[in-house]
Amino acid sequence: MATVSRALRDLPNVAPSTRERVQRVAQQLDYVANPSAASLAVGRTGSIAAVVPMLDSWYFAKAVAGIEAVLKESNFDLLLYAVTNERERLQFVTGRTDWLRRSDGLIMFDIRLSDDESKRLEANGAKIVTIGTCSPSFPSLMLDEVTATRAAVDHLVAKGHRRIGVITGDAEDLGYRVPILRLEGFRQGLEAVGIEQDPELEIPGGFSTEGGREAMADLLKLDDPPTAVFAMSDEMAFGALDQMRSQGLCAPDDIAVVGFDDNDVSELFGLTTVRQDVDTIGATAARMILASLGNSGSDEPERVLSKTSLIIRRTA
Amino acid sequence: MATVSRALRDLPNVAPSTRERVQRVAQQLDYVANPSAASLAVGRTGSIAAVVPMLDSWYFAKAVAGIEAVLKESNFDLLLYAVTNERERLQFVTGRTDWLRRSDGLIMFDIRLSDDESKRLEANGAKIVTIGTCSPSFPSLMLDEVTATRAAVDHLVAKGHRRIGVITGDAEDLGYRVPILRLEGFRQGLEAVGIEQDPELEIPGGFSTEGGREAMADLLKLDDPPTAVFAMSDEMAFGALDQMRSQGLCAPDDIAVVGFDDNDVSELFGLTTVRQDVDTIGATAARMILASLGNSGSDEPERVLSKTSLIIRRTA
DNA sequence: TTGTAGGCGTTATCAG
DNA sequence: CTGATAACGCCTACAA
Repeated sequence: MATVSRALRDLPNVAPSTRERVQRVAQQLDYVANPSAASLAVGRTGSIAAVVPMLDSWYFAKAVAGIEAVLKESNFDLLLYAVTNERERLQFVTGRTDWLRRSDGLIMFDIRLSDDESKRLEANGAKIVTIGTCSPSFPSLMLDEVTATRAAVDHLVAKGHRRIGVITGDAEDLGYRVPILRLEGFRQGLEAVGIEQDPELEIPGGFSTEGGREAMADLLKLDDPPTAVFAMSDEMAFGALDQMRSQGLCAPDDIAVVGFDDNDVSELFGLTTVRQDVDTIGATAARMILASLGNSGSDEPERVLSKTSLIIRRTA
Repeated sequence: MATVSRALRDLPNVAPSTRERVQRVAQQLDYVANPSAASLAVGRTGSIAAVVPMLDSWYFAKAVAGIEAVLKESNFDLLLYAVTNERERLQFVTGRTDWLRRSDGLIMFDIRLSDDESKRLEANGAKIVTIGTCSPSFPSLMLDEVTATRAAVDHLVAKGHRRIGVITGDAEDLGYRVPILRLEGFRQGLEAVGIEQDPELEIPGGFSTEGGREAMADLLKLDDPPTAVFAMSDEMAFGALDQMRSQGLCAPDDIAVVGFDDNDVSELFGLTTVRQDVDTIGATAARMILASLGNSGSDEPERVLSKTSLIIRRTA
């Protein structure tokens, strides 16, 4: 048995002839080692988990694709979880923490983690890389959301807009960091030029096209609608633009629109937007988690900042 | 040990007081059963795998989201694999068939499976549901791709188009069924009205926006460009439209465009397209695989057909 | 270079 | 209702 195990895993100390024979027979029998048994024996699973707040959005699909590509190179499998509301978040973080033993490491996208929860997980041996949020215990990969958003707002302000709406994240406040930080950037941008923020102009859009559509509809119903709108994702911006179109309005003439992401189709819409480098974000996160498997994790967790840039097109 | 095991899994034959004590202590210790050990013991893993040809496309992101949602209800985890070329396909199907023991079942999207390979996998105890393709051994969920595509082509023909281009799947022929079937529907549509198909008008677009852009550019360079174009996905249609726009052309006046999918933003583009019910496809597949875990699989594999419909908007 | 034995953490069986 | 005990299939010493 030991020899077979070694032969199959290309370990040394096996006679070439034996190795060849073993591999041939294994092939004939379609033999594949049972990963559960192997995990049990070695204490590693050979898979990495990723948690996202939603799967069907351009950003997360792209990011997960980047992760998968890197993991494949290292022969790691990918476990995917979606945590879409607070109940699921709690369940994931403090309840059925199955993933803790099912995977060797976790990539956590923009999901809130209190310091307590962080410590708890760390104590239980969790290896985590957070994206969008940061935790005291784990390495993280972030954007400077506030600055990125300010670029968008400053641009609108420079164009002379004083009454600016914002289409935010989800309706129920899940405490996701990213929308919160973007909102902060938005508010800062207004404050900087002495514009008083009007709560009426902050409408949730759930990060979906449909949500963006509805949010813009609400904005247009206002007695004093905004002359410009910042949407926290391009997908919501698309929805907003569609709503405008269906009411015969046009960007930027009637209302200027700025998005966030630089989606594949944003160029087609001529959407002015804040570009983030999604392609590399997933890959980088995957490399970070793989790297963190090696070291003990006792050193100061790494902080990586990904770049953003304002892409000015036609809608603002 | 046995009692603890029973208590934690809510099995009968445990005194209420004992159960409560066990659960309390488990909670205090952050104890979570090791899934590898459990898998080894019971022979089931509690996870389902999904393989897709690409992750960063609207269709697959949506479909995977649907799968995840259903699996979560049944406490199954999701393993995600991408198989993007023939090398990876072979590796996945005949090489490192790790997933076979790592998961209890596999949902396979539009990935070729020869009859031999099917039999082989079946013999090795694989539980599979195929989407987009069908295999003699496994249940499958499909569209009537040919008919769906014909609807698009017939529409263009009815509008008087005689010279129709098509933006197909990938350049390297991976043998993926869906693009092949759609191409067949396309050709049938032309034949039906006696139009001779011109190979020059069949350009690969790799199912990406960028690919669609390039494909349309090629089409426009032709001595005798088409007056209408059918793209096998909305994303490619978006790219095509963008290319037209950048050359000052407009749909449908200069070239009519029809897509396939009915993407979230297609309405905004006014894209005429073949709608498929992506939302339910993933969920249905997940239910099918879960159902197939129960029965022996000896009976005739189930065939489910999902509906499509032509949505006529402005581009054609 | 090969083979033997113990253990990884569960679950299931069976005796108390 | 509870507690021993033998799998589950593999890996890692260590012995041959």
